[in-house]
Amino acid sequence: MPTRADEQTWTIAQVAEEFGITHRTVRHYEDLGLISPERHGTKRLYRRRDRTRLQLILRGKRLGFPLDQIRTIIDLYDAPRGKRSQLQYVLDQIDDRRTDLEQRRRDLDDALTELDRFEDRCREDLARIT
Amino acid sequence: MPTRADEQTWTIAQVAEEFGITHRTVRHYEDLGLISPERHGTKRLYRRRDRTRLQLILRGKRLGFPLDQIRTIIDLYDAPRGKRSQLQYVLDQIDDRRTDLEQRRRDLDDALTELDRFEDRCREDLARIT
DNA sequence: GTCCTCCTTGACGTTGACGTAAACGTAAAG
DNA sequence: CTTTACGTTTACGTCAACGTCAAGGAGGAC
Repeated sequence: MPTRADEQTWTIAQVAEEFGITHRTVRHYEDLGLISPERHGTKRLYRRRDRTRLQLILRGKRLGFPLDQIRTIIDLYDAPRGKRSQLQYVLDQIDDRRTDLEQRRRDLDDALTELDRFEDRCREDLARIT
Repeated sequence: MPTRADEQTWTIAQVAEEFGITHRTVRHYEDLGLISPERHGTKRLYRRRDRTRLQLILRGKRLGFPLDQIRTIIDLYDAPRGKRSQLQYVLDQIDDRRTDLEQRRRDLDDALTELDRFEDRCREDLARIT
């Protein structure tokens, strides 16, 4: 892994601030195994990799996934793919995940379509009143 | 409203079964004011309108919205639009809502794009192994 | 009648996702 | 050296979204 020790690091307060969450939330994600920052003595050190994972976590949350499901998802990106069987497993997981995401996109598109039609009706009403 | 009394109705067990949820969940939604079925004496009677709202609720849940937010959303579709100011309020709400949904769609598209790229990498690995 | 089944209203329990407060370590600033 | 600003663990609190009894009503089947 190209993780140089001299790479930039952040404290828990800095990442919390940057992502608009509390340090308690960051630690909660660590408790659940979603991130595992290095320690410098007793203090946590966050690197680019941890921030990437945090990005993924927060996007997963915006999409309404529970945290344990988010963990299995982002862990998938780091899963071993050396053996053929391992690769096949990862590919299967990718498929499951895509099915889920595409269902959500259908729901989302439906919701947006309905919203548009509703807006049209409202605008017609408005024209009638004016 | 064209709600005829002879229209088809369902019991709580029937709607629960049909939507794949428990009667407790249905009642919970009623407690929060998301649906308000008629009563025939003491028993609940669900009509088409209630089932439509249930559809919307469950889709909202699949999209990760909290229940109280779902309520304000589906209530919007029944909000009064007689006066000009009321209509304008509804149109503003529609805009807020669309902004939210479009953000979610961006997140969703990003997630799907990343997933596709990851699958490509995995398939390359697989080809290399084979 | 009396089962049986489905319905009702409480009310307490549980799980996820944190908030919050206590009690303490540490390292630079004055 | 003490203060101040962070950091740490441990632990209990909270809120949403239900689950899970408990105790009982109402109407058909027999």
